[in-house]
Amino acid sequence: MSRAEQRDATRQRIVDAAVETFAEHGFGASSTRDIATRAGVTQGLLTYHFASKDDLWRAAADQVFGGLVAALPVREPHPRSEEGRTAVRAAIRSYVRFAADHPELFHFMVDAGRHDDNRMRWLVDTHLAPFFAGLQALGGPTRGGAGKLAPHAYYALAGAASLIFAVAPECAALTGTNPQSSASVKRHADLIADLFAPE
Amino acid sequence: MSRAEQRDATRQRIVDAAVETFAEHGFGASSTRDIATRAGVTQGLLTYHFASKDDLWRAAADQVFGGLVAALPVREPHPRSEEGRTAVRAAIRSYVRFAADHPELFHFMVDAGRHDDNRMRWLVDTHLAPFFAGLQALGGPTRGGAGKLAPHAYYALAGAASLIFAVAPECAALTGTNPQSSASVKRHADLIADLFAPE
DNA sequence: TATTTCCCTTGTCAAGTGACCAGTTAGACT
DNA sequence: AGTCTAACTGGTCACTTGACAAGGGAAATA
Repeated sequence: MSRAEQRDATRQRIVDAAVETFAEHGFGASSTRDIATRAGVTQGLLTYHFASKDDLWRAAADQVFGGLVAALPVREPHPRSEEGRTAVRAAIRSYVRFAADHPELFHFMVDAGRHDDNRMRWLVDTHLAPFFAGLQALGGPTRGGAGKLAPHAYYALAGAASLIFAVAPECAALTGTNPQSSASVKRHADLIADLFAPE
Repeated sequence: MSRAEQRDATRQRIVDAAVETFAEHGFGASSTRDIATRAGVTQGLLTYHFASKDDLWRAAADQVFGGLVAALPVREPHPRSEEGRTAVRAAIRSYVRFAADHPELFHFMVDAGRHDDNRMRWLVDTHLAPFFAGLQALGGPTRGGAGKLAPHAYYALAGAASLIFAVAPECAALTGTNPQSSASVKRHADLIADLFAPE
């Protein structure tokens, strides 16, 4: 393996481990040693590839949000037409599926968004604002509301679609069924689509 | 002030500080020293009143969930009647208002629910399961679905109602408006009620 | 008043934290 | 081949962590 390939592969292993660890425990409760162990490298190597824990966190966030925009290809707006509605429903369903496969997105959002610090500012400026602007340009998943309602609908949708998967262990303990099973994901996607964009 | 009163007042100050700190940073990233400082006491006093950090966390969770059940008085079921629907809408609106006033509830749920450990088990057994059973007995906020759908609807509602307030600093930075303003809370309550229990 | 109780303070402990650094080794250039 | 470069290791640093222990001092009790 060439040196560049080796470097990229190692960095990728570290970032993957960081995504998991940050999502499971949050930024403050994750140690660089735990991340290194999970990635199968030494802690020293971690600080070699990433200048600081914050730097690693940003790389992990890049990976998570990159996966989101890849999973939700930007479409042309279909204002109020019949195909527009089914397109919105399809977009909502793929968002639910992404939330089920990658609850890390939700955890990064909640973990960073709850207090006003550098990480939150960075996440808003770098990922959330562009993504949100793209949603608004698309018309958004609002249900009959005007543009001003969009933020509320956005957070309502994100929460409704993601929470059950973000607390999957709790949901399993509470209800006895694993929400990440394909049948459960499908049922949740149906529910969310019916709620936010009824046929 | 009598000795018992003093004791209770001090414990209450510590629990209040713990609720804030755990909600802001999560369990693992909260230090008992930060909590003690916020409560205006020494760290040693904290370990005197609460045997361990886990013990303090349970006391804080008791306070948060106690506030929830106090804010949502249990009602008689109104199956499918007209008053039943408006009662459900009213319950949803007070839940949204509680989520706006006490985003700690959501943070405790998400922080504990994301991995299968003792705290999650305790939260499910002690608070979530009884609360959820009460909701199901009430008929639940499902929209035309049968009983089997209840878990999905429950998590969808909880997420839709709470997320915007749980990440209020992020929402403010992203959209420029404070979601916890009374006008914003009212608008969100309207949206959630319309989504989950349309008139 | 004398004594006991118990809320509370200060100080300390081992374990863990992120960052850093001198060495080592193997791929890449000349 | 010989030199250089950069990925990687092991170890160390000051600092924070939760828990604990010895003692003070005021309220409760006798």
